[in-house]
Amino acid sequence: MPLTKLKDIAVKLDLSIPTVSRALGGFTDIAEETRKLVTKTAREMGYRPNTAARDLVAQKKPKENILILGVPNVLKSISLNSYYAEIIRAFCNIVDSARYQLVLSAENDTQNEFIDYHTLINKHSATAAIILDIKEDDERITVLRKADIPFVVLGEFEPESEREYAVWTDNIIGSYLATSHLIKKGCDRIAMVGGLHGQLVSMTRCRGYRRALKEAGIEFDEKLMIEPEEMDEHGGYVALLELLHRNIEFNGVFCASDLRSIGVIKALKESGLKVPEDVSVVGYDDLTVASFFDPPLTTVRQPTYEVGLHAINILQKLINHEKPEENKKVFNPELIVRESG
Amino acid sequence: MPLTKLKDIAVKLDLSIPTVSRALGGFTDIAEETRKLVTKTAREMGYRPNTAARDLVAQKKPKENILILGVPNVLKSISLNSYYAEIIRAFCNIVDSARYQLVLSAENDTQNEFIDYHTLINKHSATAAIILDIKEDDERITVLRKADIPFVVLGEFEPESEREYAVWTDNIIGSYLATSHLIKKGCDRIAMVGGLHGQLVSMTRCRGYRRALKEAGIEFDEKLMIEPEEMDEHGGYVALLELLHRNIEFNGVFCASDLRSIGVIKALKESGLKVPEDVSVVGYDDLTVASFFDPPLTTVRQPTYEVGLHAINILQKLINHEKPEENKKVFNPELIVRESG
DNA sequence: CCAAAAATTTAAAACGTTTTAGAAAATTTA
DNA sequence: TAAATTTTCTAAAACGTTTTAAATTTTTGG
Repeated sequence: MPLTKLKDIAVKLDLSIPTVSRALGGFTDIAEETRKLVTKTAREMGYRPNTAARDLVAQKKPKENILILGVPNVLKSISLNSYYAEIIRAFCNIVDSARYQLVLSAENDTQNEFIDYHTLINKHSATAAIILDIKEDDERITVLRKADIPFVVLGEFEPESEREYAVWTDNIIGSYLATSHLIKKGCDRIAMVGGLHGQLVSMTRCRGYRRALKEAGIEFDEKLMIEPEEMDEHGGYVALLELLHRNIEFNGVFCASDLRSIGVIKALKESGLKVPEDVSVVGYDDLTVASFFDPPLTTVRQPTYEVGLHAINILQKLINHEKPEENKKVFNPELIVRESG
Repeated sequence: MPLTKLKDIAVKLDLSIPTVSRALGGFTDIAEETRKLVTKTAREMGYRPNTAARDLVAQKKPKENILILGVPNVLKSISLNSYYAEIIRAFCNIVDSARYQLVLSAENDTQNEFIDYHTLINKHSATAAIILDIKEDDERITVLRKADIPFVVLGEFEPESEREYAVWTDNIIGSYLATSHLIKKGCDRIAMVGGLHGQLVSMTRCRGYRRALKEAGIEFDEKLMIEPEEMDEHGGYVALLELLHRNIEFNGVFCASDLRSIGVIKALKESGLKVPEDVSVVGYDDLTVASFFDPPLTTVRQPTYEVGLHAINILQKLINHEKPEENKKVFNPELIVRESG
């Protein structure tokens, strides 16, 4: 069952190919009668235009309208972390309105990510790329630079040319705010349940935590630091059990995400400890569920919407071949005080 | 800055176009020396193949490898509902492994969805489509049928040809299980916090609820039925306040999703009612957070993984031009009893 | 009824790549 | 050294569409 093409329709109706093409394209130099006949026949024969041929002749700098959104294990991140969900949702809007096509790269951060990303980029010839979840010496950057595709990093990153952009929320300030708040509340033995080991965000958040401690004259204690292997509620739960197991005193916990807070609080309750009376807990992200939890979570909110909006502005300018003003924009997080800490 | 093409490289190196093409393609009939020279020059000149031309000659039945995943307001759904997240994550794997391209359609369910979906389908000439969140007389079905693209509906749907498939989890059984459980626990005044008005799922879940009531000889009371406008925690919260406002007696609540349960429980607690002592609550979905909540949520779990796997099997067969066995597969949900009800 | 104008149609070229079949050059063999 | 073989390269055709410029047909006006 070979696909119907213009020629088939042309032969059948004893017309020329261009006539068929123009009839379907709605050009005015085609007799109304012909046009109707052609469209009818095209439908009957199940004609669908060959986009490759069309794009080729249109000299479309291959797929002018593609945006690549790269998150290692995209959807895992989405379902676990509403921060990404917010950002991505914002992108969906631009895609929607401007008829762009958003290609999600289901990158695998395990092995040869480089190969995959390379193929991806070359296969799609994207207009621009968006990178979430940046790592140190991220290979995606190398690929994009080589392919000369402009990109926006949503995370801590130093742009090195005018084709490179970065937008993020200061993580040192965020974790500093959280930790300082615990200290102000009277906590002097503050544990930190961090993010995944090796991630840039985790490292930065740890720095803010240590800065706050230092400023308050509290010594950093290695034993109060835990980096769980899972990034969800269970990770937090297990982390707290491990902390209890270490048999070390603490009266505050700073978690690098609300999901972990939720697990931590469950573990505390189960151990007979009261939140915030015995142990204060502060999280990060301000998930929707945070205010519905018991106790409602004190947490750090990032201006997700603004970050997304800014990134989108940059992208839109890139697409329209205008020049975005700033290559780098850093937003400030905000402490949301509720009852958990 | 016109894009570099094979010809440019050929001219520069005084070679023929096919030689350059084959050198880059890694064919063995090209001298090693030539190959190196060509690849080096190509890199230097920033050559990127024109996919349109390539696909055209490859006679790729336009974009053989595209899967369209349509969810009205995709990412909204994703962030709010981990059921979709699970399903979509499963798709990401197939995409990953088979080098398919997943195009997310950011459909807008407001106005002219038909137009949008039509454009989408024709623009991409997809191999297959996946439809989540089916509505009655869903126009996407019409479009897909016309374009003769095979599709898999993840939801209650009757396939009408061998190009149509459906996989879902029985919602009547699920809500029946939930409601019966509440009845067994001694509840005789059971409220239902439903889904969005008009959605197929909501209607079916309501039917299961009513069936359980009827079987137990409890009369259905219109006043115990609430359909909140928001589909998140806040929707549940508001719904329960409304229920209290109606000043009507109740000792159990069945929620069409865990998110709503969470909001409902918060509102109950704030009103001084104890869960489950005063009011039992049962939700739906078994979100990860459900077991971490206080009290841990009794809920209905759908075999998300199996549903996704089944859909993927169908897709894979469609792609390989094999014939999937069944056109329709219905899974059974399971009641997870925890402490909220 | 003819010339001019308008409406409709079409032939040919182009888009950038890959493939096929064979030519040219280099190497080996007799 | 000529023939045979192998290696390396290329000319030409093809993929399905759109565009341009021109050809054909129809209509209009005198």
